[in-house]
Amino acid sequence: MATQGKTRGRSKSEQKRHQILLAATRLYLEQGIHATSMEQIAEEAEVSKQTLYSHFGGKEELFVAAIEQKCIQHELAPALFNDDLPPRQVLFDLATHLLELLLSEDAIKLHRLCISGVEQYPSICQLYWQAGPQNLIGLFQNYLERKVESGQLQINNTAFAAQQFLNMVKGDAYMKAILNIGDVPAIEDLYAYLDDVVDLFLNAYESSQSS
Amino acid sequence: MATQGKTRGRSKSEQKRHQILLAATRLYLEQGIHATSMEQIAEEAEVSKQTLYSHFGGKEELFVAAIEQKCIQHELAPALFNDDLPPRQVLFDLATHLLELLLSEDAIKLHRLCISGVEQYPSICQLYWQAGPQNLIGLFQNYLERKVESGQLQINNTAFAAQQFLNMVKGDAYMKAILNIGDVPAIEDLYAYLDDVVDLFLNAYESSQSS
DNA sequence: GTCTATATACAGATAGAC
DNA sequence: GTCTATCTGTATATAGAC
Repeated sequence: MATQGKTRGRSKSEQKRHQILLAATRLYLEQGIHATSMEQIAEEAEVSKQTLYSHFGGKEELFVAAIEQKCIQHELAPALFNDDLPPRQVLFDLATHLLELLLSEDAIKLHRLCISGVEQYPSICQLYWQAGPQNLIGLFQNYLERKVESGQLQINNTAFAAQQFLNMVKGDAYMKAILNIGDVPAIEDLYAYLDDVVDLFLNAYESSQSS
Repeated sequence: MATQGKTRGRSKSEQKRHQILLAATRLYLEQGIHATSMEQIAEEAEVSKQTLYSHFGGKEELFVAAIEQKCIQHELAPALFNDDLPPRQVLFDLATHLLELLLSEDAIKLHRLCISGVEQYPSICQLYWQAGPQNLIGLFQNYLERKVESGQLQINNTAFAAQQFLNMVKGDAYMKAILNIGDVPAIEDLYAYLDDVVDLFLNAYESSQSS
């Protein structure tokens, strides 16, 4: 009783709050902001509409909370911490992991949703950018700088190089997926493409040595 | 000469249709689909709401008509038809023209709008892709193939090369603009960046000649 | 064809009982 | 805190007069 509501282990209120966030995230990602009503979220979460309002105050706050939670849950680039592997393999691992992530249903719908809300909810775009692209560029740039120091790569402008590699990985497949043009290709079908990307990058930046 | 020739009695209807399309396009681009009501469009176009319905049937049709009209009105790459200039200059002209277009308010808002409507109005994304990116890639690939034939460039996979150059030009500036992150940079501030892009591209694909 | 006025539906948000 | 029932605004779409 002295422990503010958590006398029974987990409070029912927290449980419902979690259900709401889960349902809201799923519906917003699936249908967009305006096509999803508070009533529908309440049904999906199996709570009443009033409970939504007592927990989150209104539709805007609920939307922002749902998207924020979704923005920070992906691991971006585990490959970048294998400093023992040769750069070619690290780059290829990074490329495949990243493209797979980018082409996933969830990531595509999150991207669309953030863009749809850019006018009304600018904060979610900020968060999305920081947690996603900006974070990744930083990690990758750090990696490149380590490889320059160790003499494995020769790069004048690591920020530029990092940006270009990541843009090439995305290629056109990403925008086609965002615009829902054609089928989303399986990652295996993109291996040859990513191989060419790594080649192009290393041709430009690998320390000179005959292949 | 006479004016537009469309201001006579029978074409007053056409005149109003034009006003409606113009107003709708402007408001949709500015505010998005759901934030723009038929009543607002009617006011902006200085016609009654009923006239909207008699011309276009409903909100969906009006929206699609407005966006379609907007998709096909930009000239993408005039630089690509100067076959006499050296590739370096053509590439740089293409890059600056393209980036300037991409970073314009209109293009950014159109992009956002198409993505916002991808679920409900898939046809506008198709149209946007064909009129924009796909069209441009085709034109650029043709250019590259002419330069390969004339021996000025050495490219195995021109589709890949074209795609990569265009992606590099867009860089991160485009997505930052779409997400409304920071200020949209002036094109002049991006010249140095685009110079590096052209360098990287030509280093990879220029016919070998000692410098 | 064009306008004014209205019907219909549904969304977000709130009031009050338990 | 949670639920049922309700209020209020607004949007799409239509009916009917000129």
